Amino acid sequence: MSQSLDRALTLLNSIAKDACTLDDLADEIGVHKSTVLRLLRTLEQHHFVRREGTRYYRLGSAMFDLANQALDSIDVRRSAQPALAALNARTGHTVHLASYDDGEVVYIDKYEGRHSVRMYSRVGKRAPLHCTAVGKVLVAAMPPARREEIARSIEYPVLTPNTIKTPSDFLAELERVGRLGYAVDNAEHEDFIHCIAAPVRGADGEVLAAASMSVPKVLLDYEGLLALVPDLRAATTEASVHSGWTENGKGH
Amino acid sequence: MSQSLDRALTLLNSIAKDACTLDDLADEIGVHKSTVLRLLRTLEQHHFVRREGTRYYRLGSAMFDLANQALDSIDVRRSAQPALAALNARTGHTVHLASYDDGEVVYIDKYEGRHSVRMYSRVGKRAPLHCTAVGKVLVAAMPPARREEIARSIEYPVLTPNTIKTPSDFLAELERVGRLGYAVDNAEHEDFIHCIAAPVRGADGEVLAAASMSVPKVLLDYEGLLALVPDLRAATTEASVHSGWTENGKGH
DNA sequence: GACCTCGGTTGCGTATGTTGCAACGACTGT
DNA sequence: ACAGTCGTTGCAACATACGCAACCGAGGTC
Repeated sequence: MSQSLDRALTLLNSIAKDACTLDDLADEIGVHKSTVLRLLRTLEQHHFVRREGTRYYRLGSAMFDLANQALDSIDVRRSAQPALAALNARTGHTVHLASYDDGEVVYIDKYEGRHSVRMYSRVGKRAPLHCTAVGKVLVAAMPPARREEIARSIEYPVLTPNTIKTPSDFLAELERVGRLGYAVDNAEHEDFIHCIAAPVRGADGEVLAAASMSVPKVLLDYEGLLALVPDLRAATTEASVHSGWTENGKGH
Repeated sequence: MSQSLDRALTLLNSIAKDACTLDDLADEIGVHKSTVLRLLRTLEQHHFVRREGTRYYRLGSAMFDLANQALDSIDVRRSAQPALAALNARTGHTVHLASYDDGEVVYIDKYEGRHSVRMYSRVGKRAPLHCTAVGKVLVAAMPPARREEIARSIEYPVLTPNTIKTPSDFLAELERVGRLGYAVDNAEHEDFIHCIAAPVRGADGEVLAAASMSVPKVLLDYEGLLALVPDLRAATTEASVHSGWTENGKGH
């Protein structure tokens, strides 16, 4: 809609990939370098971009500031924190908190596991719905009509041999997740990792977010993973309580 | 330089303050609401902004993503982490890591203290140079000419009775800091808190950042604060070593 | 149920802001 | 000294983003 803004935002992504020279950036977004220069200057004034010497650009501090401000304003993140941190400390596995946004999953918090296998995820990163445990939980919590709409509209990129490939399979899986109250990602997203996820609920029983635990397959087989479900659910229940949820139906 | 971009970035700040209505935002940056709408749409496409229902706007996930990507790329943050986390755990006081940017201090990491008094600081937030211990350390590390240039060019807002008010006082203080190897903020920034800070150095002995410890005055008097200096310096030395610094002059 | 207000959305013509170009200057390495 | 990068500036042409005013749609009030 707004050309220069559009270009500037694209620019930020290019800069994030690696600190670049002016012409590289110009090439990447397909405009003249003088245009890039002007955009960068404006971004710099607002501290969205920082120049490192001449010849290098990096993301600036306004980014951190706004982002942290925004993260602080996500209430579930704060209210779920103690329970998830404890879960992470107790099990040593990587714990994620995620929410639904525009046909994808967004990670809003992450507690790094103790084992050396690091996952390719990060707070703010997005992931598909159909191949993540958190995605399944979040969509399963929606009314049937919306589920189907989403199942129909999203893409089904095949990331591993186990990835769900069709809307109908996805819907069937969602039904199962809704029934069980938790979801499994059996190496459907990353080859060597499987996950379990469960919902975090708010005062009216609505699902605010999903929390997951990710475990490398070499560390724990499928049985072992499922054995962690009660542990995870204890944590999500605690997180739900901190978010205003009450056991027996509607709160208040 | 670029009007629409400039407006859009200002807009982000307004949104960060609190999720607003269209007209509020329009008023705030002084343009027609249809203009705001178009900017918001572009920001939304890039996930910089999220709509909550209709009628509410919040910062979006692209922000978190880019910010975390950027934070990860700040090497000193990562390499200083273990030492600072340990310092924080050992003493229970709030620990900050900060660097110099454009006439101000920018916090690039924070370890929350255990006592209930919370500081008004956040990763990404900026603070003045003349009334923070980290600011003094960072400027003191610069060559004399640059020190004076900075001392001359910055403002000296008076935030507490103890705040340094003039360039010459600031320069004298910097000289002292350079000599001692650490800096003190004796309630010059916030009335009830005093801090000590020391530099974190890289392979060539250059100062990469400054680490500080902040303590409420009710918890520890001035003497008690100074008694923590060795502890802080042990941590910054450890952080420096992890950043490539070697005891005897030039590294490698 | 009609009226009103408030917030969001759209189409349009215009002027303004943004763009690409080409030339310049600073710096590097050969 | 020269060629090669890379960043920076002024200018003229044009596309773009702007403000306006009118149109919806939802909630609230009488």
